[in-house]
Amino acid sequence: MNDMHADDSAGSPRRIKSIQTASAILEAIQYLETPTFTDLCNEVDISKGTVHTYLETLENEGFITKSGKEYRLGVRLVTMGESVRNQTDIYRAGQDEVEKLAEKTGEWVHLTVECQGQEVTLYESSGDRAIAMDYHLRMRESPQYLYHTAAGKAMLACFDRDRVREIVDQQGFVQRTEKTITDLETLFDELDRIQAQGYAVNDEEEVRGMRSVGTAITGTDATVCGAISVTAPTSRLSGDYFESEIPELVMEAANIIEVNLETAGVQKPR
Amino acid sequence: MNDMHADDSAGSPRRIKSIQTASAILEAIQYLETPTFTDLCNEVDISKGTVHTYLETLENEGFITKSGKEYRLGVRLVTMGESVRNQTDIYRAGQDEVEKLAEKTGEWVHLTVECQGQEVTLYESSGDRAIAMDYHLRMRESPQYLYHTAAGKAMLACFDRDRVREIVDQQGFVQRTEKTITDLETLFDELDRIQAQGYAVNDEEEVRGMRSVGTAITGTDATVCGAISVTAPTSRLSGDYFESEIPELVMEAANIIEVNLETAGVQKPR
DNA sequence: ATCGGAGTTTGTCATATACAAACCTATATG
DNA sequence: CATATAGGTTTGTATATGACAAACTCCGAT
Repeated sequence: MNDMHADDSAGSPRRIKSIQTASAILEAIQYLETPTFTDLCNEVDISKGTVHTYLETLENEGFITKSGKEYRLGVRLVTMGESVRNQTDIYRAGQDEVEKLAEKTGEWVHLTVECQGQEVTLYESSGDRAIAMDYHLRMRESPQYLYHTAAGKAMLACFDRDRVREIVDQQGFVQRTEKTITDLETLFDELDRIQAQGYAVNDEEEVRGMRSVGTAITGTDATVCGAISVTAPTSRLSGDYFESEIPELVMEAANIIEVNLETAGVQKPR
Repeated sequence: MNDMHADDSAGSPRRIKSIQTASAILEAIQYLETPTFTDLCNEVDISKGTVHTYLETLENEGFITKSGKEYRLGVRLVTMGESVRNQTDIYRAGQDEVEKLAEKTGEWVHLTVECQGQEVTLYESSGDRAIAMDYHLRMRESPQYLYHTAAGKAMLACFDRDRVREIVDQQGFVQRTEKTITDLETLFDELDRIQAQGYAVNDEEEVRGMRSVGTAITGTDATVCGAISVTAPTSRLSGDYFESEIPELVMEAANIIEVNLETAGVQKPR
């Protein structure tokens, strides 16, 4: 047996290598947007012939489409994604509240969940004052670091600190603005504060000029199901409105979602 | 070499078997909603051990999640699906028009594309009179047969008849109501009529009590990019409104989307 | 006409995969 | 309380499968 089992997993868990490869290719396509065959070969470091076979298979299965020379993710994923959303209790329990909150505040509202140590947006809604930003596209299109956002930090605050350490160790700190949290010490302090006050704020830590207020949505057994947040420009989100009114609204919404989850949700969250 | 190359593909195109298997498992999970390990084993006819390894891998890659004993599709798919949508020109070009049409008519409006001979919903919007129906969930969550819907038939009408025959041969006719088209003859007649009048109707062919009006959205070179449709109960969708007003509105919307596609769309549709 | 880059096909060997069977681990059953 | 049984996981192993390299085709540029 080969001794270069560089697999992170000590010992047993067998994996299907081809799926990992396929996953990497899909990720590359998503990342490169509309790559050509050669783009992909450069990105993934697998022999041309093999990449070809993978693309052929993935296209045949509907995971990708080729238009002309360009590959892109296939619409089968839209269907699957939609299906996931509708099966996710927190989406069903929270959609209405997100819309209401967006209407009340007039700003962007996000409903997110944690997945593999990152934050995934399940649903978003914008009020009439919400500004159009590519930012929101990015939010929806790719997972974010939990410590970058209000909702993310709110979820982290509910986690066991060891788990937080683990997540951060694995991902490292990526600095997005000069206010981004970039060390464990500061993060832990922040999480303590969040835990104490019941909600988290994000003060230009991810995007300059933008603030958010978020709070976790928890299940009966105190497990984190997700989080909800309001995002707006600093000009509009400041003073008492930022420090008390909005947090109040956000926590109220989270609370209602929690109740919805408990009453309707026969099965476990997520 | 083994001579039982039962592969439908004559001769060459090599495929990665593991991806096909993984795809089948994902499909089974989507279909069964929240299957347990054994449910899946029964569904897919692969040895227990192997299924285990696949699930392990798929979970590790974020394609599925295990909550308790239940497997379900993972939120990574939400992100990917969203990414696909936003890269799809017709979605960007058509979203606004769909919303406007929903507002004008007060009913359900769908923006769909063809994928592997089936119809996939890219976006939908409901007006204030639109009835809540599980039907719409199904529309969004899984591909539909093209000959079942107004939008689908509108797209079929633009295809080469050989292609239509091919699609139908492969999928067969599934009867949903007593009005569903169930033979090629009738379908071809219908497609001719659609081609002549510029739009398609669906008169309780998919769901009893529901009618729709749809039309194709085509690119510069007459290629089909997708379709748009309005759906409402027969009670509201009848007479002149059904036969002329709504078709007019639908075709107008399609037209605007086509213009958007041409002006904004630097790259090819889909 | 010729070249070169991009993409596809094929032969081949190492190895990843799928099976079977053994092995755990909870939950039901006598 | 012991035992059975179903649900789930791990392991050894033969063989089908994937990955590479190199040959090949196609198309646009020079």
